[in-house]
Amino acid sequence: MAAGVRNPLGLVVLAFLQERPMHPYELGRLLKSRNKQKSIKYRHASLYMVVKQLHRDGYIEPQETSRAGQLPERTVYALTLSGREVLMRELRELVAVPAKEYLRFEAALALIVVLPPPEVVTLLGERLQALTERIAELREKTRARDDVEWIHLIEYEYQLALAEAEEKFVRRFRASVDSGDVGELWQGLHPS
Amino acid sequence: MAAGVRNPLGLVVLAFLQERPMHPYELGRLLKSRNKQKSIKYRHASLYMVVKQLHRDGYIEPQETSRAGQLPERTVYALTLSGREVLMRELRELVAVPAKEYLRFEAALALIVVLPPPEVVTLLGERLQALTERIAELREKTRARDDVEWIHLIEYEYQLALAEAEEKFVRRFRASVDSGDVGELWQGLHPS
DNA sequence: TCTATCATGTAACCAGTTACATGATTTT
DNA sequence: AAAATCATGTAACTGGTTACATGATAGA
Repeated sequence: MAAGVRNPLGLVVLAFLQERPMHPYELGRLLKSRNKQKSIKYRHASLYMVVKQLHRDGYIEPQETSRAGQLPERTVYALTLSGREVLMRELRELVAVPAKEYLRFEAALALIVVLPPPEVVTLLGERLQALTERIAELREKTRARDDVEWIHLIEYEYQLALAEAEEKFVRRFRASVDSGDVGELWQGLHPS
Repeated sequence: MAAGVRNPLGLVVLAFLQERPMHPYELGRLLKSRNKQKSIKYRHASLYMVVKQLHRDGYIEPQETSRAGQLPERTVYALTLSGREVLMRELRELVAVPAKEYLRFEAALALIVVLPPPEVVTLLGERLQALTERIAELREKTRARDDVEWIHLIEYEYQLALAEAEEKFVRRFRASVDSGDVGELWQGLHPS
């Protein structure tokens, strides 16, 4: 019914169910074991959420409900045909069409004149340091390895590219502010 | 009470109220006229939402309620002391500490093996084109002008830096996939 | 004057999060 | 056997969105 799966977590569920039918908890374990929670926000309860939604919308179907011992029932879900279709469709769109993302740092930049220029220099310094560390980690993670094919590290390569760009941007921006020539307007807001 | 303003829209409200007391609708108009909605998601109704929250948490206070003609009452809000504090605090943190953002393209990359390699090449091509256009626009917007000080375009400079980085990444990635050597795993998922 | 659009706000809905619940297994 | 942790799920809360409402002004 609902035209599309807006939530990335829903897409993982569909993608995993393509491999084989599973129950929600198994999906969660798999997601963590494959480190997807680094790229896709994952909260245990949200998983049950999306599973219910996907079921409601006909993208997945309960297959059997088994119980082992006295544990609560586990419902095993399987992908439906329309589920498979929607997975492909959404994924194609995500890849082909850049989405507008609202980044928090961008919001902060839009309000930056609220802070006095000298303080901004300091704060940007702190950010720079954090970014540098982050970049080092990502370089480590994406270093070619034998046990993982490169395609499975591609998300990290992307993060790395963005982090490096941000680092350069911040460096430049800080230098500009530090040089003192920040324009009358900003200066005027902070009489010293 | 609540420790912090999580929503960027809340921060704009605080920032604007620093200039002078205003009623919600005026805040909205100002936000649009300053083009902040390009960096901060803005929905008319969400504004009333956050205004209510900020009031509940003691960051802003109704000052007077005026009515002009038969229009509904407009409540004018003013920033409180703790509002000013929280604004500065949150902004400092946003600048100094990089937040983890969950980007949709990143999610897509994490699931990319679901799509067959040749199709991925095509889709990345489409994305490239969109990115190129976006970059051109941003270059235009951030070109030095006389009527706007550079600090007010800094958000766009940031977007531009990220867009350029993404463009380069996509170009490289597409070339890799196109070269055909995508690894056994991915290949194996798509018997042709 | 009829229609469209602006100005201003409320209410109903829904997705996602935090918190709670409970039996099973492992550790001390 | 008490305590801690794992496995599995539900329920309550809350923030944000879509949709609705209504008077005012302007254009045709």
